[in-house]
Amino acid sequence: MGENLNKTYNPKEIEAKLYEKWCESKYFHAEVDREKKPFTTVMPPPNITGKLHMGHALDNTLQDILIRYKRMQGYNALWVPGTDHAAISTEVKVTNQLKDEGIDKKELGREKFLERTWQWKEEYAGTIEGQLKKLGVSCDWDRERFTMDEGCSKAVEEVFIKLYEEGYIYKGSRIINWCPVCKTSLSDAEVEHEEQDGHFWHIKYPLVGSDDYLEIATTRPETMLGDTAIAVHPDDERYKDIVGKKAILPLVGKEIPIVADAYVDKEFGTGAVKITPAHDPNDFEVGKRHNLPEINVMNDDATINENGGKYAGMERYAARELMVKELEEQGLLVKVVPHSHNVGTHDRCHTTVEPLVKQQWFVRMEELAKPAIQAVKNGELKFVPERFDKIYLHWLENIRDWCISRQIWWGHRIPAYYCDECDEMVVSRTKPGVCPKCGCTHLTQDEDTLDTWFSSALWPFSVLGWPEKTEDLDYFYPTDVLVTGYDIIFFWVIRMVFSGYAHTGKSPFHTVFIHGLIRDSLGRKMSKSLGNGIDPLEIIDQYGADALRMTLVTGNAPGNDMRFYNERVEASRNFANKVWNASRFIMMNLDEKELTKPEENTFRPADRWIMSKCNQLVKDVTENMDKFELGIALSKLYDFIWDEFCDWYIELAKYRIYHGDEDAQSANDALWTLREVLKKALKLLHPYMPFVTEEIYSKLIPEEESLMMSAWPEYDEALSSPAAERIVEHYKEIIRGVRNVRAEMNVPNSRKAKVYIVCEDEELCSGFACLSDAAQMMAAVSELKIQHDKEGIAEDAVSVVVPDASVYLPLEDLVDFEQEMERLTKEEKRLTKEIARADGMLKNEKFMSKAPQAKIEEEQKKLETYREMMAKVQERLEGLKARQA
RNA sequence: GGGAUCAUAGCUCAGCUGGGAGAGCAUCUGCCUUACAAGCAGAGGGUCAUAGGUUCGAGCCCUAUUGGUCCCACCA
Repeated sequence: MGENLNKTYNPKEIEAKLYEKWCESKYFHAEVDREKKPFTTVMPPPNITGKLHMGHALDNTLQDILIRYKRMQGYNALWVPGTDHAAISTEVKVTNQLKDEGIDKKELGREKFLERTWQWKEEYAGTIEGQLKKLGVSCDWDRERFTMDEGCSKAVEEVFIKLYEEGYIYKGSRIINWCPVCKTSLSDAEVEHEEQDGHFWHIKYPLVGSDDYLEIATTRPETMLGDTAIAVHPDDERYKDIVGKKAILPLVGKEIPIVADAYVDKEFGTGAVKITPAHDPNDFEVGKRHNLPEINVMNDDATINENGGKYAGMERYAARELMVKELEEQGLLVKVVPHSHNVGTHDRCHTTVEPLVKQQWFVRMEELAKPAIQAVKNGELKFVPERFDKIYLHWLENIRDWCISRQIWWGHRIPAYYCDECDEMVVSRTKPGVCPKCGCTHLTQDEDTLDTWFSSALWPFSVLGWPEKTEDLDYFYPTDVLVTGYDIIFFWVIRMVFSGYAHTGKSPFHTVFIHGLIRDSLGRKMSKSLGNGIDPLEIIDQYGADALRMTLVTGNAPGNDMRFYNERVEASRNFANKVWNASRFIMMNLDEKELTKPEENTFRPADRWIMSKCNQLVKDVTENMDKFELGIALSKLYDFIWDEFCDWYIELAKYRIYHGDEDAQSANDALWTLREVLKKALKLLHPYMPFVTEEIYSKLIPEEESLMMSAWPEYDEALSSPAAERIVEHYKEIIRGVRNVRAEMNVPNSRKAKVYIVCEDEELCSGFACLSDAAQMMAAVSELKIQHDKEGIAEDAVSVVVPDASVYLPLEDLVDFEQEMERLTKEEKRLTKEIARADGMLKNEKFMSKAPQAKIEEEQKKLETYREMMAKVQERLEGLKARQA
């Protein structure tokens, strides 16, 4: 016991060592244990596209706090880590990497490309694992998973086939979002809408058999090439006569029908809309209703295809420019109006997506969404904070079919096979030997892969062994809490929930704990393009993992964004150092001493007070953590440790410790209490700051195996001591009062002063007596006299008025009367205000008749105290005035 | 267009079920007091966005307004 610690806390010396110890001891590992209750969470798998950013640090810190807390509470805590293959994102990264090497992806071929991507995965998954370890996360590395590993792939296959057989997955030709750069389809969730400045081109569509024309406005003139109709509202008087007639499509020269459809808004634009079923989601629907042909005019790279006649081969915007010019030349362009509108872009590459009709695979969502909606409505699934319920429900209630096929290579290949001869399709786990229709033996697998979220949707149960009926699944599933950012509720949370119900009959977790985004010091999102990202590893390197973790939790309410800047980390680092030094002080003084637990009757008020306060802290922190109020819990810990424990209790105990030779019992009791309270505080703090707490604990309590595996403290009513709290709180006021007087009168600490406390309350007096020695060190008091009356106190002694007592400092020669008058006048003003407030409340008949009795009594008590204090202040003031006169 | 959210000290933010306005940082004044100068003791600084309402009592609940942020949405 009592090994020396360095003067300042150096995280680098201990973090790696401790993490290694935890890993080696298998503390993070969980196995099925029917004797214990499980607590399970799965890590939102980071994408293997790169390094971890601050958002990951936050996400994983929160999870680690919860899992460490539950583990200490005796739960069989399992946290499953892993990474996500991140289909499109990774494919883009690898493609670019190849491009830099002068290698073309297509030329390389699918197989070689996949090999290369697996290499990439190995490298980045390793990097990510290393980063998470630096952060101190206590996840079960023995269970690390990857969305494309064998088990997850099996789950994907199983789900695909099951949903296909049940009719929830279908292949169809529908309008989808197409990224011309990535050359793949996208789901609605992957499209980001951004406001862009564009134009409205008003174009004349001549009517067949008439000199008249229809004026039509469009934001995308190039899609004219695929127009197959013009629509007007059925009730629009202006166009009643021309419905059923035909118009000539300019530049193309083709005749197209004029149809009536309620989709058209009479009030907007000219009330007549060009219909391009192959390139607009709404037009697609209109087209279906009126049996219009779908003419796709674009290639996969968004150049105009052969259907575009002479514009074929042109890039979409070049074609637009040329067409507008030609329209103008032909006198068909009425006007161009600036118009800002929402343009869909690919969330990964920010290319403007092109809606087009393609054969794709879809998941029919309406039925599947129902249990997921119910789950939140009936409380089976809760969001913290609750407001995210609405976002979740709104999305699910308006859900559209999910486009799951992607035209890329990196991902789970769709288990569908086509007969080379007759094109018959077979969905199967293994490649069929013969075509069931024509008997041909040549079948080719679908080229497409699945949306990356298809596999992550199964994550909570696929990582536990599903579709096998494993022990793990039976015991750990459903999981308990999912921690994630609000930005992926649509992508991920929703899909996990409906998948959980569809495949396991249960919600995959009962609580979703949502956090916000980490922003830079100016409140901007951290992004590569702005170059304002902060690397969590650099922060750890500079300040330590505990400081980073604390910064990410401090002063943040669930679901809210936070700004990150170094001053905040410094404050956290300082706190870690404070804990370190308080511990150092205690251990230096413990030295080799064998402490004995104090007898009930030897405890001093200070000991009881800090034990009582600490006991209350246990209760508060536990309650806050159960409600996911981690920021509040941590700030209570901070205040307790820094203010109550360090600034008061340690100071109160110092005299007793330094004078152990005079009263060994008292020194023992103080040290015992210090160690006891520190021990509890370390436990409570451990989930937040695992490294510094574990290191201290191992030195403080070397006989115990580990702090992280020790038991969470429990609230003990017997430790609660309102009497001791009252004594110490009063005593604190006295010390503050004396310090104030000394400071205001510029009395140096070297000049010690005698202090009298006049108090009639027996309990307080005997309490103060037990604390009197501390005053010497805390307020430069030479002697503290506690008495019932003013006997022996000089008339002109400086007085400080505190609740239930008066304090006198006989400093007659040092008093600056002006300053003393000023101080007392200030005090008089404050008391006048307080008295007016309390008196006003008590004179208010409505308050007296309606407020709770306890509140009334509280106010009465306060008023009484204030009045007593006021009387003393005024007496003192008059004394001074008399003396001056 | 719908929805969410925010507005509290110079800055960044807490304020949990309505009951005497808080923290960190910054500023100022003293202190190298034998755990810690990454520290100690203090001080200054706020019409809790605006206007109403509910209540004995509102930073907190309700309504409206202003300003900011975000999400969703097929007005071509």
